[in-house]
Amino acid sequence: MAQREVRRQQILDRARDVFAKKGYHAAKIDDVVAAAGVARGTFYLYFHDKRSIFEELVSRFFHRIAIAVSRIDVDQPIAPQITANVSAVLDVFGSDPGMAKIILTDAIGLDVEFDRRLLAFYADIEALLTSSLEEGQQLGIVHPGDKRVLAHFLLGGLKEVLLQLTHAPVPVDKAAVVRDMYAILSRGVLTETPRTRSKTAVKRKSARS
Amino acid sequence: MAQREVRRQQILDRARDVFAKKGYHAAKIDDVVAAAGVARGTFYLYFHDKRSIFEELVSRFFHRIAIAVSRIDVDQPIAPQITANVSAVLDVFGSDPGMAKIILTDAIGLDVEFDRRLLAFYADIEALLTSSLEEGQQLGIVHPGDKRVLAHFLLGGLKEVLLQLTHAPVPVDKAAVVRDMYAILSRGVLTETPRTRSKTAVKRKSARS
Amino acid sequence: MAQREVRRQQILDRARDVFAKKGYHAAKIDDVVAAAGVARGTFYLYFHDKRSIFEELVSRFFHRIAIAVSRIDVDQPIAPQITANVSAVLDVFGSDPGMAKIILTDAIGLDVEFDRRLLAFYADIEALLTSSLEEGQQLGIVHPGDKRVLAHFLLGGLKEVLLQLTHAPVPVDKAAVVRDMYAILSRGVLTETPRTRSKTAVKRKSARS
Amino acid sequence: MAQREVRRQQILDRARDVFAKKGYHAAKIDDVVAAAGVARGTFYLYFHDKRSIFEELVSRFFHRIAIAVSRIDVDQPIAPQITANVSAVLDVFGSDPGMAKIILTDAIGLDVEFDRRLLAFYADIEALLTSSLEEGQQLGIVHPGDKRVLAHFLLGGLKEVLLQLTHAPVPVDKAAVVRDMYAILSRGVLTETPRTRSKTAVKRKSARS
DNA sequence: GATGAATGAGTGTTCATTCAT
DNA sequence: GATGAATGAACACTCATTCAT
Repeated sequence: MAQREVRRQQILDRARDVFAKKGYHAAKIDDVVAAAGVARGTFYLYFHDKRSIFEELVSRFFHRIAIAVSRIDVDQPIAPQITANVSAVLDVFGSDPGMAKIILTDAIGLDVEFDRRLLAFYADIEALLTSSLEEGQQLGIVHPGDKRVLAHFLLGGLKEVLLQLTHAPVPVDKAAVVRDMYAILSRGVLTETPRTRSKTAVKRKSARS
Repeated sequence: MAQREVRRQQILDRARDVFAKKGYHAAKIDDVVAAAGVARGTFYLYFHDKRSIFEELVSRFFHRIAIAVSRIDVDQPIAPQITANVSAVLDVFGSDPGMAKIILTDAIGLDVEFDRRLLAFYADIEALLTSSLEEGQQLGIVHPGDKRVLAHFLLGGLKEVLLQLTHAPVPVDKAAVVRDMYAILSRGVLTETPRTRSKTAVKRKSARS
Repeated sequence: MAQREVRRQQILDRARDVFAKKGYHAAKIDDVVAAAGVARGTFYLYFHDKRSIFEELVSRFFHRIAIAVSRIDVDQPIAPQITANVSAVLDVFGSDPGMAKIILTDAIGLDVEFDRRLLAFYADIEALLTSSLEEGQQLGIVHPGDKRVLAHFLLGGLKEVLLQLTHAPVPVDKAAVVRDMYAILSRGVLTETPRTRSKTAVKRKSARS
Repeated sequence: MAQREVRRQQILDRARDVFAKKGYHAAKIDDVVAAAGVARGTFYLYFHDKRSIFEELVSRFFHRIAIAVSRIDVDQPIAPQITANVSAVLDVFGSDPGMAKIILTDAIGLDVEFDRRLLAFYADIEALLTSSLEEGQQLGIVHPGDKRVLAHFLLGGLKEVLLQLTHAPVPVDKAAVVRDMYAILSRGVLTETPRTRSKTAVKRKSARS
């Protein structure tokens, strides 16, 4: 049986709770094993050390995000794709508030190596976003401007909203949040005429290739 | 003479460097006193403990930001005020990249009490922003929508851009960054007709009061 | 069937390899069971604990040495008996370099109880040697002197040479080593006239007393 | 004041006692600090880690031995030089029975790196001895034979006698021990005609060069 | 005031041994 | 018997803080 995986997951889950509650440094291995209801040594049967379980939590969560979002297809209407993605990300964060808190507050500052990986992940997302924006600019559906500044601004805005949502004492109307964010995004970076977009896009696209 | 203050400032400055370079947890008191060129015990003559010097650094920096920004006067043209404020914040962060790094990456996750204060500060800023946005909405110069979501989004976007600017290996064109951010902001949250704003504003304002 | 004994021996053999390679403390039970290809728990089915398997290895090896050497018969020519014994000991050590290494480097310093036993074994050998030397002195074929110092010196010399032989990167000419050691021994402790030994011995003895 | 050195020495001395009594592995830092009457942390103010204090003890002791022995001058009478050296080594060991026990029983098997250094030290001594023996053989005052075997044998014999002396419950007549060892040595490796040695030596020496 | 030696609670990790399956 | 997951005592080492000089 996949007993091993069950145990592993149990420890991961409890560790997530502890990390979320106390933060990486204040979370002690003792807290984790107490929460998981296992002996100290058992922890080390499943994870190499404290940092590695934290890393695993983080990378698993990032993976969930990565598979939740779809690449924007510029030949299809943009708006629903963006809102769907934002909504999906909100769902992932909402489904695991513990990890959300960890990712958004604790994830930086552990050690140089870990930070490097984390920043690399964000850099990937940002690169994705940047290239999408660039494509959008070439298609004329995104306002001009430094695409990296745009990308950072959007990413930062999203992260902060996610953080506040996660911390929110009362449940929030997710759909309204998505709508509001999209409104800023749409007015802020997209040009006025999305209607004629798809045709033009096809043309330009074939022209480019 | 304010010898005491000089010494204190010297330690603060070096501590900032150390915190910026290593992060709060990896920064040891030893590193700080070594950098400051004082004895271990001397540190405790000026600061109660490690956390308190960090807190002081953070709150001083927040203070600098607070005095750098001016409240938006809706009777005056909005755009230059916003860009001036954003520019001022960029200047403050740019003038002290060490503190910028600390604020933007390390400041959360130390301990519950510290986090509370920090979040309170951000909450203040956010409240300011929220009330400005609300006022703007009432004046019809800000698009409708949940003003807290707006506030978080804008704040988050600003923070992320600041972080990237601080980390940027190459110097960036600050004016261009301000322009790009203002463009998003202006198109994203402001309505189309800022021209007629001031009069209407006066009217509505007087109507309200 | 002696299945049990086969298994036991298999573990013993692999444990010896591991102890020889890593030394007692650095050798982990995990290493031993991995080398033996059995489960952790199985080890404890055959041996009470880590120390006891080590003890068994050591005492078995000592036993092999003990049965390899013959007591010196002073009524027979001495030289070939000594060289035969030295050669036999060299053979035993040579046949099991792993145990040789263990005995000669690791065997002391584990814990008080183990050390006591080990020292007791060496004390036995030394007593044997001492009594042989004493007999030899009485027969006049061994130079006078403190027989315990003699015994220790010879034993220590032998041990060191064995150690070096075991560690030697290149194969050594065992016969030559035996010859060289015997030469020192013979010249160093035996008197000049082994041929006429028994008679002369009696004479000298009466002369001395 | 050399307060620091005093403290350091105090810890070294107590550590030596503890290592001698319990052996390296059974000796805990707690035992050392308890014996030294200092706090746990104080230990680490003076020594980098457990191994390094052990290393320092060992290398200091080796240094004491190294400066206690004089190189044999073949143009001078050999016997007194050898006995003086043996006697000096006996004195060093006798003056510090704790270190003697450590060196002679514990020093091997800690870790690969430490063993390497230790064996290198012994290799140096052995090289010294080997070259002395070779010189002696060329001068005709040392019997032929593999000089490394000779060297190991002598060294091993000496080590064992030292160990037994150190462990001896009753005080021993050091002079007698030296005499007995020299007797074996002299008869065992030196040729019969030390009388004509010095002249011949000078001649052969000049002849060689 | 300044110093830096001393402190000791705290923590991650190891590993011999046990025991339910 | 065999297994290997679980255990938890033990230990080296860290570092913020104190205090005698």
